[in-house]
Amino acid sequence: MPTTVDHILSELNPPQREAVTATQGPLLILAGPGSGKTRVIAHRIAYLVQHEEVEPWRIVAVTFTNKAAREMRGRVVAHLDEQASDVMLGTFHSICARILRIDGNRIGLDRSFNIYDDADQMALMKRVAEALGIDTRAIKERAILSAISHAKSELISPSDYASKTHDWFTEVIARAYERYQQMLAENSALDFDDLIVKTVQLLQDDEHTRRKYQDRFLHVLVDEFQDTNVAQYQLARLFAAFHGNICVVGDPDQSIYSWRSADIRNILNFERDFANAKIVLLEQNYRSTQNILDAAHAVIAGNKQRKEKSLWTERGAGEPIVVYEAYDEQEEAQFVADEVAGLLRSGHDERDFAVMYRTNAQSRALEEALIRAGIRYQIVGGTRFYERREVKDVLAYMRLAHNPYDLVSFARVVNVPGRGIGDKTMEQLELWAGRLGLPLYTALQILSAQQAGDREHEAAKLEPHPLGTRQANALAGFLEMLDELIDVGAKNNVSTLIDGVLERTQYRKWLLASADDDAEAEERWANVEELRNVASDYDGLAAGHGLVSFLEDVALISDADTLEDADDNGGKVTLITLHSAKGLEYPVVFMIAMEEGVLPHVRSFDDPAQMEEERRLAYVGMTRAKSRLYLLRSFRRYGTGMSTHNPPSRFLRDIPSELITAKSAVSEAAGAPAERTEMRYRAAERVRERDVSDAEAGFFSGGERVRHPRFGEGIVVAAVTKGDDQELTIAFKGEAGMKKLMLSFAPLERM
DNA sequence: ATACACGCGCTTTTT
DNA sequence: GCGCGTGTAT
Repeated sequence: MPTTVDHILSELNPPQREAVTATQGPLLILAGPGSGKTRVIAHRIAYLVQHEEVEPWRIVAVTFTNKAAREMRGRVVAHLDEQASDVMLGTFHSICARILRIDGNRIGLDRSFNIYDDADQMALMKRVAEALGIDTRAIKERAILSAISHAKSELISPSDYASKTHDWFTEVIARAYERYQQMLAENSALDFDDLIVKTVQLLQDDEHTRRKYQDRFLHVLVDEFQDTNVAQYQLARLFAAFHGNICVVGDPDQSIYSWRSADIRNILNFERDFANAKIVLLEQNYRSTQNILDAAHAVIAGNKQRKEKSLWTERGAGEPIVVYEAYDEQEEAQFVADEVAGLLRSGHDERDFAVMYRTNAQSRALEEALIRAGIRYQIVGGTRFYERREVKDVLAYMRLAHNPYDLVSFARVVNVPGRGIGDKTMEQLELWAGRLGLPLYTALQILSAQQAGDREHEAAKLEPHPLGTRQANALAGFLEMLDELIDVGAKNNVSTLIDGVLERTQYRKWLLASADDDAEAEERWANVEELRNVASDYDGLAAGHGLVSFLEDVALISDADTLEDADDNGGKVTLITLHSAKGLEYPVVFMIAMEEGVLPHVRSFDDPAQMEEERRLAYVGMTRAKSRLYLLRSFRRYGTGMSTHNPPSRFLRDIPSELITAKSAVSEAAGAPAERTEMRYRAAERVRERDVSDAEAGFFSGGERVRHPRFGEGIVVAAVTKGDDQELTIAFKGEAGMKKLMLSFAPLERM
């Protein structure tokens, strides 16, 4: 039921109300965590439509993820019912893709461009490097792509870049950048950054299109503005240039994407570019307890480059923050599982919990512990469905059906399932196509005609293909199938196309045969079926159009989008990176590995600016918590093979002790003093000859009590088996403190 | 052309 | 502890 204007405004506090009703001219909303930013945007849209009678289609609102866009749409629907669907709402990337499909032809783009994801870009860059003779041992494809992405996000074109090279590295990049763009164009493909860059270019170069959108967009809203890059900001300005009603919402303290070229200066530039900009501060927090806010503030206050903004809440102090020191990451995960189990018994639901970490790899120990405890969980990101081999294969066929010039997709599936078209065949085919100056797909058609022996066909006049009959026939067969699929894709719905692909390629048979075991086969086929399931959602759309939408959505899906809504995930604990957690909230939050080297990450140690970003990351994590916040660290952590001991994160030290309840598995178990020394014990002589069998040595395990002739009584904190040896970390009572011992030469005795 | 086995290097965060 | 690329055998 649509709400009234009075109703819209009555739900807001005074600054929020101002943020909603200041509709004319530029507006910068600085919104702290939990300050009702999303609701302000939704209310603003509703207010524009209901109070100012703005037609919904003249409003464009940009969010950071598709999930955020969906949520936003949901809220707008609550106010406006079906009118909400006319608001242009999406991520920068999805909005740009939509614009380019419609108007990209005006700058020479093929309407049926494919969108290249990370893996596709890598595949293409490999080709670029090979063509240019770049030694990818010296400069990795990743590094080249990253440099190019950086350039694109600052709207630096290949020729701009080439004119500013200053060393060997940038010269290589310049050549690679130019060729890369050329090859993308030949494949009718755009990468993520191109979606933005080309849209900016379209609006700048083509007056007709510029007028069309600038006239249309009466109101422009940008969420998570602190995480936009220069190109995105430029785009937002272009959108708003005619009517001048641009509203950006952000929080400099939550800027955590500078590595993706997000430019925190955009906020400062906004005030400069729009001198008359109104600024509204949202400081009342509706999410967290005062303890959590105070702790988070103590952490973020450590940053020098920031504007002071202090959050307050009407909620009470709440529970103290729990800081826990675990033995090792297993025990750390176990602690999380135990706490969750305990809180579940006292009335919490699984969906109330999130466990956050710095790197994806850290989810593993947590998963194991949660499985052991029988607690249901969902992982955001990590092993991504759309990166599975079988899913990418089927998608590649669909992408080819949409755009047969897509060489990356072509190369992926030309011999999957195997049809006798190997690397050598492809190489000769590509060389020949190159000599003819034709795209591979066109060359293939020539080859097919030549193979059919049609002397009248113009193909007969061109250089004959260099391939043997066997290979040529295999290729002609592939082309025939591809053309059928193109036809199926153009005339039918998406699931019919998938069925066509699976049927014609006998993909199931091949997939099942190629799996190592039954379980893998089953899982892989289930993934294919799931893909078909997802695709069938697009069956209602007109033929061809469904395929475009499907491929586009799949390409632009983000990690955060895979998060199931808390309301209907059937109760699961969420495991999520700190980055993906931005914008979310949970009653109970665990942040693990609060250690020097992890958070803050080692790679930020030598750069003060990056260190400030690590601090913001900690801030983002902490402010996700509504009622309970746990900060964990582990005495020992396994890195690449070796185990390490990390000192507690500097961010922990910044939190006033009166806000904290501290617990330690290590000192409690050992009864050791809080101050511990760590030293490595080395035997003068290593007795390899002695056969240390498991039975004889009696390998130790965590928790066992032991005695050492010199250090006395202790408890095994961690035990790592290394071949015949076992490395033990033992907390000794009293003065001796914490020691690491190698079992094979450490004279230990069980107690 | 395919299948398998071994070794190397690497691991921040993602639209 | 992992995927990827290379090398070798069939």
